[in-house]
Amino acid sequence: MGIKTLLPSLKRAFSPGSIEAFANKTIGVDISCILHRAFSGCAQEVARNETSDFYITFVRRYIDLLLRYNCHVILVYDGQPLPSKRGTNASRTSRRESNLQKAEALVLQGNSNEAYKYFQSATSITSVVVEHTIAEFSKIPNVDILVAPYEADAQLAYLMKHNIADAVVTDDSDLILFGCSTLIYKLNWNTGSCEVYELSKLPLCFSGYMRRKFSFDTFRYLCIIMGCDYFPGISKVGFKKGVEFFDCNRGTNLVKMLKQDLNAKFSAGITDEDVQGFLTANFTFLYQVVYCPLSKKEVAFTERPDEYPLTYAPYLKRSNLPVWHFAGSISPEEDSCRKVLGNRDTTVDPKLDKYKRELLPKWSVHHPEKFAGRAPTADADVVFLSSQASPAAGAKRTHSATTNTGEPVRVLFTPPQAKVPRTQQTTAFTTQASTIQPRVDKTQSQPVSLRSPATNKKPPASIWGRLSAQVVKKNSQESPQPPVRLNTFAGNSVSLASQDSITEKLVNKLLIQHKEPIDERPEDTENTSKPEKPSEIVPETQVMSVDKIADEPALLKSSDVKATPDKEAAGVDENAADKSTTTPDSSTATPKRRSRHQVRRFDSFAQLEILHRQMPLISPVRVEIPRSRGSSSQSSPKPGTSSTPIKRRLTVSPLETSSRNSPEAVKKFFSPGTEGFGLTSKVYQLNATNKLL
DNA sequence: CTTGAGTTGAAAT
DNA sequence: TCAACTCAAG
Ligand SMILES: [Mn+2]
Repeated sequence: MGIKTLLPSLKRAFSPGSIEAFANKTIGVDISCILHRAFSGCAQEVARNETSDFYITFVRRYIDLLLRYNCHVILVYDGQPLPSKRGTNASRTSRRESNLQKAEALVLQGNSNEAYKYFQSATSITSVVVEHTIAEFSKIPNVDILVAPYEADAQLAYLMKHNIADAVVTDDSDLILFGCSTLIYKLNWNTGSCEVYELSKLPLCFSGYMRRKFSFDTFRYLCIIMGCDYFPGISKVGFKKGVEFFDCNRGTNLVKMLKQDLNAKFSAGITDEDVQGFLTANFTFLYQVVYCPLSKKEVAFTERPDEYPLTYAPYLKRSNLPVWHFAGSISPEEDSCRKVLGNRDTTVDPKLDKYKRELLPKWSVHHPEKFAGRAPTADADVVFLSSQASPAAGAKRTHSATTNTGEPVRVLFTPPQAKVPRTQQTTAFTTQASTIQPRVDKTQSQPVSLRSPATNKKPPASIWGRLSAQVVKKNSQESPQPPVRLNTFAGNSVSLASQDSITEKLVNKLLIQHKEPIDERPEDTENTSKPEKPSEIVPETQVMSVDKIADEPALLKSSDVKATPDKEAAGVDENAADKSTTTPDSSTATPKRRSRHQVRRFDSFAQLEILHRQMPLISPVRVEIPRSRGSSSQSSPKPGTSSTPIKRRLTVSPLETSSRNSPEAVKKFFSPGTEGFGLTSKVYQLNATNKLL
């Protein structure tokens, strides 16, 4: 299943690319994706459990493409189904059988066109296909076969996590969820073009808290709630609602999060079964059994705790089953290293095996010397740090975090002035291969250093200081829950108003600039090419709204949040139809004093486009604050101690359509694969004491 | 607007 | 098998 509708929401983590960029790399291949595509051309044979040359040549094209660029290819196959999926498996098989019968019946009637449709839905990756393809492809130099103990998804992610593979060719969104850092989607065997996903870009797909303090754990929860292979999902909660939820809820207790918070927000009737399903899914993503080519044995994707966490045990514990049973069990070493090569039957004498490790060439990942002396080090793991994690002078120098694959990590800032760069988003760091220690020793933490994934080099000390992290021992106490803070327009609700029919469907793009606490100092960017600051690009930009949260230093206390009635609110007509008005309302032109959060108005598409290019998270729009319903818009909630619940709405609308702003231009600008995405509305409501509801 | 359900296509002639 | 697409309901 993958995660339905996830990919469209993650467009910003993708960029168009080419396989050239992966020349000389090791590429894992999710071969089931390619096979399923191939089956379109040989459905009848496959459905009848026969072999065909078609899928061989089809897959060969992809292999040859990679080999042409001198890649080392690892073809990864699915193994046993996970215990939790055995039920669905049976029903699928029966469905396929009935489709096959229908197909055969239609063949007898001479209706081969109709028959083919049923053959198509009767295909599956049969053992015939597996054996046939392995036999063929294992002969190719620089092509490895690796049959996963369970799912290929987890196996491929494991290869990436330990830097055995540099990227993975797939079309399945699950790989993202397993924490892969580089993925190649939609690979074209002819041209080599593809869509490249990068984990480090994932925070760009979010706004507000989810972006500034991106956590891969939270991302995983979000996906599970949307529904994944192991959990059907919470009804009526998809990406947007999920994001909205996690923007406001950041607890560490998943049970409480589901049963209390999620129920409160969406009144989704969360049952105990749901909790169990969610937890099962989460830990299946973390602890699934995979084969480790470094240690030549089966291991858990991420090391499993010996017992269920106390809070989750009531939901997961089964007296008759071993701990973590749902994520697969580890086979004996003798068997697993035979199966992984493609040998199907481990009950026979090993001498009869078709594939033997000793006979494989030196380049193979299975060759005994290939990884001699190398331990599983999670050296491609990523930890996301926001600038807030940097210690202020004299403050704590460590920061606890979890990597994308669930490894607990402690980040040390070794001179106290070491800093995570101040950006609008979380920065991804990778743990470095040379210094990280395998997690065998759980009592003694070992330091590791971090490098910037963008450059793949250690950042210059002048900017970054020296960062280091250490693996933390298990069961370290959880950090206390941070206070709830508002991340966007305090007390205001934000929504979009569509104006013209062309852009209407395209408008659900992020339209709101969200400014970080402002320093007037030059940006701490890479200081290479110095982009103009937005205010210089668009000097006539006006600050439209804003709460005077103003000059509060680092932390924004919710009690400081006040909805300030804006003069602009009065000046702008609530009627969204005044789209022709792109000139600033002169009555409102007085710039306000600087405040923490700004909503900007842009007067032409061109301006916004420039701005958008330079600060890719900002999209062209006009922001307006409608008059309050009562004619007395000036007398909105009183500043200071507002005792009534506050709810304000900003209207964000696309710009006028003319010349540069032609419908075509707008459409192109937002068209899939380029810039479009976004959260369109967010509602934050405050109660009398200025706390989030 | 957001979700969910249902459908189609995938290869290649 | 999976995801893109389309359509309709809340
Ligand atoms: Mn999958």
